Amino acid sequence: MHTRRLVKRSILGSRVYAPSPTGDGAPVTGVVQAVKQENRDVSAVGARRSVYTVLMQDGSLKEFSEDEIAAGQRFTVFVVRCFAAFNRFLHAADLTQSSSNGASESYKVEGGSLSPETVEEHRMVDCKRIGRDPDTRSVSLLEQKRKVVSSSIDVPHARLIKGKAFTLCQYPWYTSGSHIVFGVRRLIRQVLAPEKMATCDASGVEFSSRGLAYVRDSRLDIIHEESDDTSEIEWCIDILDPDYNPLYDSSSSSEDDSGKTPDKAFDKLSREEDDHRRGKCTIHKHKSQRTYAKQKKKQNRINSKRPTSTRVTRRKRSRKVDDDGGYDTSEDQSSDIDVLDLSQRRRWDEEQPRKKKGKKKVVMKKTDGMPDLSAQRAREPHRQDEKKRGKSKKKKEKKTACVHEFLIFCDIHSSAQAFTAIRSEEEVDMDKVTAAMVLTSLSTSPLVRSPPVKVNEGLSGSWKDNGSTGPFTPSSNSSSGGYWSWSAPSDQSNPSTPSPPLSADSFKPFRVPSLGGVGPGPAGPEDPSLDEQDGSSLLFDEPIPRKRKPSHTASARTAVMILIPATANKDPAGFMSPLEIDKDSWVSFTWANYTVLIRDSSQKKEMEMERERNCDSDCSDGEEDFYYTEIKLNTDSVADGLSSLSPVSPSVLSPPPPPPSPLPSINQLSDSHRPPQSSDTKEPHAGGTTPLSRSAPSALYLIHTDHAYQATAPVSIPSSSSNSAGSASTSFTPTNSSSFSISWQSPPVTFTGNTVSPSKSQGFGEQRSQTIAVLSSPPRATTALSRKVRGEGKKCRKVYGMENRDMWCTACRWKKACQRFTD
DNA sequence: GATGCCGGGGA
DNA sequence: TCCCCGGCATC
Ligand SMILES: [Zn+2]
Repeated sequence: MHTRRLVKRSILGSRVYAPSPTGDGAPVTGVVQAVKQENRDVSAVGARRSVYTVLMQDGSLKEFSEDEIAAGQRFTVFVVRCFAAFNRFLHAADLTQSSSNGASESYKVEGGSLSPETVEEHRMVDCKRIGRDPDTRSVSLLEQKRKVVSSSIDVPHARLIKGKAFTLCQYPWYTSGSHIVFGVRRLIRQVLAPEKMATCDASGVEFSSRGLAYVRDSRLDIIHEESDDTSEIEWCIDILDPDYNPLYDSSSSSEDDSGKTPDKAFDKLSREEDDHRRGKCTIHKHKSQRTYAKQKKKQNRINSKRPTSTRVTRRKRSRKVDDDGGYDTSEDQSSDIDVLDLSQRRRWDEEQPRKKKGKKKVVMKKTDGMPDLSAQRAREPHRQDEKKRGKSKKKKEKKTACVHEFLIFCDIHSSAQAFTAIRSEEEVDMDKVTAAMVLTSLSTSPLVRSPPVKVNEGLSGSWKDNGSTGPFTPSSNSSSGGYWSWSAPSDQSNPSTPSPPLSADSFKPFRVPSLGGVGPGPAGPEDPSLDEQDGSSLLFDEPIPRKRKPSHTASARTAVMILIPATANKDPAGFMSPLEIDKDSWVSFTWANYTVLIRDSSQKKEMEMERERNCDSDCSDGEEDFYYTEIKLNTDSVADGLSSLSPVSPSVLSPPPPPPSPLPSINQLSDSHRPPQSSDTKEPHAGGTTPLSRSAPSALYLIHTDHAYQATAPVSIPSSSSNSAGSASTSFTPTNSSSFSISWQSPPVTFTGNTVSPSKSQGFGEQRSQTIAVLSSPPRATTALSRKVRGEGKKCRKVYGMENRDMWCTACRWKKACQRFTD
C-alpha cells in the first residue's frame, strides 16, 4: 500500500529512542537509517516486523526491533493514546490517584494527574485489556498502536465529556466549588463523517443554550441548562462568563445531595481561588464578551437564567462516568444532567468530606431536579453498553464533531474519527501506517474553533515554574471569532497580549512566555515583533481546506504536538523544548502531566504568506513568494529555535547535505549553541530566550502530522541528559528540522534533508540575493518570469467543471488567466 | 491525465 | 475585440 510505503519512508531519518545500552532507563537517540522487514509471524498483530537500523549518536549503527525503538513511534501513538486516555480519564471516576505531582495546587485541573503510566493503564482498560503490560516496552509497537487505536476509537463516545473536560481545562481556575455559566453549542452542520468534518468550520456552530454548571472537584456538573433544541445540541460547553460566581447557587453535587451546596465551604473555596481566577480570567473575559456578542440571540434567554436562579433543572442529557473507566455517555437527547468528572480533585472533598463513594463515583447528583445519575442511567441503559455505542456510528460521529470544536486537539479528534472510520471499514491492524494516517488525518481535520486548552495546573513541570509567570500562559488573543483566548495565569492584568484586533481569522501567536524564566517577562515583551510574525501558530480558524487537500494549499493544516511528560524522572530522555525551535509559534499548555506544545504550522505559514504579500517586496511572483515564504518559515521556526539548523551556509547552490549522523541533542540547540550564522532569525531571541530548553521535562515527544498522507514518523526526541553539552549535538540537520516538522510543506521527514528547496533553508538575505541573481540573468529570468506561475487555487474550470463552462469567467473560457479566482 | 494560461489566429 | 485553440508548464 502506498501509504505504507510512505510511512516507512518517513521513518527513515526519524529520530528514535533506542534502549539504552546500560539498560537503565535512559534511552539513547538515534536516527533511523534503514528499515528491514522481517517476516515473522507476529501472530498477534499479524504484521510483519521491522528491524530498524539506527545510527546512534556515537556513530555506531545498531539494529533495533520496532519495540525497541518504539519510543519515537510511540510518541505518535502516544498522543493518540493520551487523548484517548484522557477521555477515559475524564470518565473514570476513579482516577484517584491524582497523582503524582503534588499537583494539587490549587487550580490544577485534574487532568494533571495523569501520568503516562496512568494513561497507559487506562488505555489498557479501554482497550479491553489486550493483555499487555504497559510498562513493558517489549510490547510490540504494533501492538501498542493497536491498542491505541482501539482506544481512540472510543473517543467518540466521550465527545461530550471531552468537550467539557477540555473546557474546564481551559479555565483551570474554575476549581472545585466554582460555578460557571456555560453555553452549549450546537453544531448546525451535522457532521456525519470524518471526511465532512473537514468542512465543518466555526461557522457551523452556534450557541444554542446556556446553563450553569458547578465545578466540583474535577467534575463539572451541569446544574442547569437551557436550550431550545435539545436534540441538536452537541453539548459542547463553553464557559461564557468566567466571572460569574454564583456562590449562592446551589446545586451541590454531592452525592447525597440534595442539592444543596455547602455554601460556606464553597464560598471559601471560591474565595481562595478567586485570586487566581482573577488574574487568569482576564483574557478570558474578552472571549466571553465576544461570545456574548455573538450569541446575542440566545442571550435573551439566557439572561433570564443567570444567576440567581440556580437550580435548574432542566436537563437534557446526562452523562455519567464509570469508575471503571467506562463512561456513559448518554448523549442522547434525553438526559438532563451532565456530569463531568475530571479527576479527582480532592480539594473539595477535603474541605467537605462528603461522601464520595469510594472513588469517585461519578454519580453526580443534581440538586433538585436532577435525578441521580444512576437513575438516569437506568433510564438509558442502552447507552451504557459500549458496544452499542459503537454500533451507532452516526451518532458518534455527530457528537464527535462537537467535541471537535472544543478541543484544542481537534485535529486529533478527527483523526481519531478518521481512524475509526477506517477501522470500521476494514479491520485494519494498527500499524504504523495506520498510526500515521491517524496523525495525518489529524492535521486535516477541521477545527472549528478550537481553543487551546490550557490546563493550568500546578505541575511541577519545569516549564511552568520558570519564570514569574507561572504556568504557561499562552497569551493569545482571541482570535477567531473571539472565541478563545487564554489568560495568563498569574498575572492579574492580563499579561498576555491584549488582544489586538485581529482579523477575524487571524490568531495571534501564542507565546509562551518566559518559560525558562530566563526570558524577560512573560508574554510578549520579548519581542513584540515576533508576535506578529509568528502569530499564526494557532489559527485554527482559518478556512479549512478540504481534507486531503494537497498540502500545498495555503490552507493546509498541519499540527505538531509535543508532549513533554512532567514526570521527568520517568522519562529518561532529556528534553528539548520545542519552544526553542520556535517559541512563538507554539501553543503550550499543560495537560495532565504533560506540557503540550501545539503548533499549527499551516497557519503560521499562511500568515507569513500574507505578510509577505503585503510587503510585497522583492518577490513579485508567486513563485518567489512561495519560496520566500518557505524560507521564512524555516527561518523562523527552525532557525529561530534551532538556529543552528540552517545548514549553515549559505551557498545557495549547494544546500548542505544533511548529515544524518549525529543527532544533535536538542538541548544543544539552545541559544548558547547557536551558530552564529543562523542569521535569519529575525527575531532576536536573545540568549536566554529559549527558556524551555532549560526547564526540562524529561522527555519530549514530537508528533508531526502532515496533510498529505505523508506519514511522518513520529519522532521522539529524547534529549536526554545532557542539557549541556554538546557532545553530539551539532546542529540540527535539516532532517531534524523536518522531523520537527517545522516546515510543514516539506516532505515528511526525509532524512535527506529537505532538499526540497535548498533555498528554503537559507536566510532571507540570501534568498533575496538569489532572487536578484535570477532576475539579472536575462535568459533565465525571462523564461521564468514570462510565464505566470499557475496559481494554486482552483479556477473556474475546476470549480465549475467542463459541464458548466458557461459559468466560467470569460478569461477561463478563453483559456486566459482566470479573473474570478485570482490568487 | 487534468489544469491553467500564453501566444496565436480567425472572424 | 471576441473567441478559440494549440501547446506547454504544472499539478
Ligand atoms: Zn475563471
